[in-house]
Amino acid sequence: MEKVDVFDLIERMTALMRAEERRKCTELGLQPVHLQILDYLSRCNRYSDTPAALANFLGMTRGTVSQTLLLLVKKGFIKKSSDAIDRRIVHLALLQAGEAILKNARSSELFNQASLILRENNFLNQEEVFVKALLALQKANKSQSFGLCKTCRYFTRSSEGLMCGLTHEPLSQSDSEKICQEHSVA
Amino acid sequence: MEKVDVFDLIERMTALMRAEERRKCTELGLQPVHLQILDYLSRCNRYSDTPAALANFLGMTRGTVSQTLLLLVKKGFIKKSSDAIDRRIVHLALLQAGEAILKNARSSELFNQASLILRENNFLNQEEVFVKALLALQKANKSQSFGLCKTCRYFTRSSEGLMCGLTHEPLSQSDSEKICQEHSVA
DNA sequence: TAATTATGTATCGAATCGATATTTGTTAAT
DNA sequence: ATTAACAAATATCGATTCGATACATAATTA
Repeated sequence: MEKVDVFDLIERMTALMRAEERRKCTELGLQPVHLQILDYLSRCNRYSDTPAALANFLGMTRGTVSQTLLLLVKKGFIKKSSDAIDRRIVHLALLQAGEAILKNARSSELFNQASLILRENNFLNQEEVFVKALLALQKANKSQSFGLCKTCRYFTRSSEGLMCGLTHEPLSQSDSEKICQEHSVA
Repeated sequence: MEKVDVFDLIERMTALMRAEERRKCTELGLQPVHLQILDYLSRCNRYSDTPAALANFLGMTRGTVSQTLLLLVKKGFIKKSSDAIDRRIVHLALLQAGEAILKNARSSELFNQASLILRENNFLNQEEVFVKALLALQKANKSQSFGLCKTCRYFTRSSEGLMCGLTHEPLSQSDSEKICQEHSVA
């Protein structure tokens, strides 16, 4: 078994997701944080739908969150209402427009496709599950997969060593373990 | 087997990691993108260390990336050098200061600890591996875990239904499947 | 009343996009 | 060969928006 750090793989998936998210946000004219907030509000319970909780969740300052919330209110994505008992507390809730945006942004197909791909398999050890999940994400991501060189379809091993089938250049062991922009999943 | 979407779990892990990253960046006086760039440069091969590849990887415009790179150069984290053959192309490389920052930022203990926790276990099905990985992350994250209500140590099932052991309030099925800021891992 | 908690506000530097410009490379035609 | 035309990689500029800091306000608690 090769030594693979599971959380290293998760980091790689995260990077793919971040890029996807940024692209989607640019389309919609939003910031990644905005989607993250809408997503959080759609998933959190009644003890956790406050600005302070959001700030903790996002790792941002309260002031910043406060401003971002103003924007989202102005855009009609969320609404505020003050707590009946403790009137310092503000409860946040998604409005229809917010849910619509979120739904639009979520169904990027990326995950749906990746899920399908992943479901087709059955594996034994932990690492492999994550490896396959990452591959599934890369495969579902039409644009570019940015995978490890040695997992690329053009990567070849011969008696003379490692080689890139695109550039026909020899590769070192270290080369083959790095991220390549030309990476292509079989 | 409960129906769990693996990529849903990955999204949740991503959220935890993002928050961690943001906090770390605020400490270091950097933006998340800066760390992402340094990280990418530490992992990419010689075909992929260009501004354009970075822009694709990050899902940002070339203009933005260009400016961010200027900043990182000014701070002494990276250097540029033009390609010997095609002089339109710029190659980016980490400098010592950049590697130092990266190393500092990476060793947040979060992953190391989570890895340890995860390694203690052995599981059978796919979903469970991801569930455990998420739990490991939440456990390693000292601040707040933001987990699902029903995975919280204070969550209880009795003959009268579901209940939160902190607030002593009854919970609906839907409540128990939402994120809670008070979530605490056993 | 003092201390604490939850949130809002004002300011200012910094990051972002989008468009345009610059440099280098490639192609095709003369 | 030479030149022109197009394409590719990156840089620059201006308008806009974001986000952190520091301070202010209001409600709650001890």
